[in-house]
Amino acid sequence: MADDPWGALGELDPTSDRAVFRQIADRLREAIDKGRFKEGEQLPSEAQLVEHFGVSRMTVRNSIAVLQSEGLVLAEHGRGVFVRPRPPVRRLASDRFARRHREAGKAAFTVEAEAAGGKAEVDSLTVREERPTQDIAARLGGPRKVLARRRRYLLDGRPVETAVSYLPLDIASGTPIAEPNPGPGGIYARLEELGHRLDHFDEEVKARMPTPDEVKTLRLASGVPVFHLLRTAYDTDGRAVEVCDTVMAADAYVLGYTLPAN
Amino acid sequence: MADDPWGALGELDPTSDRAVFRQIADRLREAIDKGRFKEGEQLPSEAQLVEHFGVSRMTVRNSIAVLQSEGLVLAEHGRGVFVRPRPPVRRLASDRFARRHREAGKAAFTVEAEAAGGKAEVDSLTVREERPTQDIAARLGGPRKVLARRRRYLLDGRPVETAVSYLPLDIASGTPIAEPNPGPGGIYARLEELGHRLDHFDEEVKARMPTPDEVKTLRLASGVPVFHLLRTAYDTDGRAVEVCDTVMAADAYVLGYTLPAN
DNA sequence: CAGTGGTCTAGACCACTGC
DNA sequence: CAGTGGTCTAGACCACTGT
Repeated sequence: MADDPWGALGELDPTSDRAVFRQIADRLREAIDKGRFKEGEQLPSEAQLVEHFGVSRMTVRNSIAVLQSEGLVLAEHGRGVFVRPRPPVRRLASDRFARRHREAGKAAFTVEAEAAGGKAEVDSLTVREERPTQDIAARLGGPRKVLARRRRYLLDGRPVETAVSYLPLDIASGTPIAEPNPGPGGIYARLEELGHRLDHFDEEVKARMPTPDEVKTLRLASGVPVFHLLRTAYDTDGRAVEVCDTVMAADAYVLGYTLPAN
Repeated sequence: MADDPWGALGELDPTSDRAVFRQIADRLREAIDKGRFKEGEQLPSEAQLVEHFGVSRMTVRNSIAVLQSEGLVLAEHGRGVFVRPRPPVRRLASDRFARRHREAGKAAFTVEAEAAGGKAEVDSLTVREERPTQDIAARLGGPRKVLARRRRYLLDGRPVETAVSYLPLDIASGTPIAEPNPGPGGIYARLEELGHRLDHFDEEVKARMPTPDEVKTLRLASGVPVFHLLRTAYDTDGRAVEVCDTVMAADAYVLGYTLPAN
């Protein structure tokens, strides 16, 4: 053992109750945490770990699966296993839907992305009428049909967020909101022009593991959860005028909120 | 195959490129989504799935591992694999630190838990002086030492949240804040009595997979991410008087925020 | 091509649960 | 006790990457 290059990984404790594959995962995790393997760096290959620890390949693979599910490492077929680099995160502020931003004529996503020096793209946009789910309908005051605007946002080429906006037909039908490109400032600017002055938004935040569909659409690595946001926009009459259902790659975002103290 | 009780699971497509264990996971996921296996219900045993699909046990186990990492099922040693019941969630409102709640004399966690009909407990509370991390220090304006209050919250016996509050020593030292039990209304009530009238809180929300420590402390099932909150409290002089570092079981919470439109 | 990870088999023994 | 999932072995063949 002393003459292999992975001495820093230590040895197993055969007297321990802890499963061998967990012990190996522990050793690798420690080595990563202590910086012996840095971001983006390659871990020893499966064959090398089999040799070093004197176990079967499946045991080594199990230990790597643990680290993958923790989001610590990324296995690339034919290349190796690498310490997962932390992607740059976008910080979303509480005031991201403030009117002054809207009046600058750009949508929230674009403004923020460019402020952070990134390139924003919108992709796979579809607009159509739908029958809402019971939950969406309830939030919008019970319309039978709604306009659904689906899109995916990319930051520097990486898909990071999908969003669906639902609006009651009586508000959106026949307006620029029903067009793929609603014009400068996005649909919120159009809503205000239509007389629905926005008062506030209620946002519900959940976090969970992605569905297989979401893994595909957002190209998520294993061990990356998603934020699931449900945001309802209210006008000054107290009417819910839009519900936005958003799924975001959680490794790409920090959500920022301001809470009142009184 | 037609005479086994799992006909609803369908068969594999041998011409598909999709790995067998993924196809099996797909079939099981569909069956769960369509309600053929309900919450808390038991899935076919590994042996039965081996029989039904005509594959080896490791292949079946791999497919179940997929569902576990998605948070869909829960394996219990010696009992079986079960559809994971959705635990009741606690909804946290944006006004949870409003003064009127504080003045009722109870801490935020207790008030909300009891409002939801649950039993709240606080556990493993330690209070001590520490040298802050660089990040915490920066948020508090750079003190060399801080008071750290660590605790764990349980709801109906289930640990759902750990929290550490950091306060500059010049504010907290020698006050009830440095006591394990700070008295009615919690440390925010004490801060206000000490002349630090609270103005607002900034809250940063991240979601990620838990560390092994967090899995243990919060007794997390696999496939359950955590919310990681960093909340800074500011007094009316604009001074940061507390930073609270909170880790919450994401399957137990929905975070609610109100965003201004202007 | 050699080296990597991805999938799969056919066993073995163990630990836990519930009757 | 029988039945369940947990761990582990020692192979095999495949698909992908880079030289």
